[in-house]
Amino acid sequence: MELDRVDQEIIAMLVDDARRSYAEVGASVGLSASAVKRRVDRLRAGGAITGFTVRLDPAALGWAVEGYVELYCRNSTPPRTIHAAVDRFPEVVDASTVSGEADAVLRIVAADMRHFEQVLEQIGAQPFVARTKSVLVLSPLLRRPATPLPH
Amino acid sequence: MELDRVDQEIIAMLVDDARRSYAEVGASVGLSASAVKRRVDRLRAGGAITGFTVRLDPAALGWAVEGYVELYCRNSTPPRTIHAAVDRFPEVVDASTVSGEADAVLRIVAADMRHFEQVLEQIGAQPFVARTKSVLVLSPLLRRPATPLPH
DNA sequence: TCTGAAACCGTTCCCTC
DNA sequence: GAGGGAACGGTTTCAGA
Repeated sequence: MELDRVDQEIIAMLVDDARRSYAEVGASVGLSASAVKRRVDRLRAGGAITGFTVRLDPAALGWAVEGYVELYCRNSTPPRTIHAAVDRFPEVVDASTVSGEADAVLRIVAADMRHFEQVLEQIGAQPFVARTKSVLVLSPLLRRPATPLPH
Repeated sequence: MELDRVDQEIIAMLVDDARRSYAEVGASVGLSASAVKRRVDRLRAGGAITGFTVRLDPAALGWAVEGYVELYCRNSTPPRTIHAAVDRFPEVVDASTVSGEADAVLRIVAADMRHFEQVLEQIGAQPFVARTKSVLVLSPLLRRPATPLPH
């Protein structure tokens, strides 16, 4: 997917505020609203833009505890199995299989410590999970809304 | 911040597609467009909604390598120092101070392995960084757009 | 809290470059 | 192939009841 300078400016404006009108974006990048819409449609069709979403503050919604969890699985658990298991928990916000000793890393948000522990227990109780290792987030330093743009 | 059932339905619709019109959201939750807007304004003012953004596919934008990096710092490095250091790198998408042996965990996206290594080197070269330990993402399993809603 | 009206926006089509 | 502009129908926004 090829992005020119104008595409990058459009994306940067929408990263900052996805509800900006095409006219406003166009005024800023030197294009008409319809030209901007055509580019955004193309970026969506090409898969660069996968959607538009709202940014929420976990703390304001009552989610006070965050943590990273390393998953150590029994021999040769396929990624699909891990995905299926963690997908059922809305508290799992992010999950990837990784290199190194652990098989996967999860990011979990929970209402409180008790809740975090319950989720951890349920995930640890999955048959394919040998053990888990978790660290708690003390303070969130940086939470970028989206992937950086090509440079 | 108190959220009733309707607020949660509104947020759920906007998490799914932040560019939905207030009229469409209203039709779905049984409210007029202006009533929906008032609620969204209130949610923004209250800090529950911190903004609207676009979801991008890193791979489609040429970011092929992702990884988690644990930062081990020299004695009593304040969070501010870590923040200031990692904030300069657009490749750092997420950063938190954490409990456990490491002092902070970063998530980094990079164009390729070479690029990842360069960022890692530059971060490791910060005077307050004693060492780093990183794992590479093999496959992203789950990437939830936003915090879950209260249950 | 709702209604209505004016301003504004998304979308499409056609024309030009 | 890409952009501008106009037209229309829907949306946002705000005042007033």
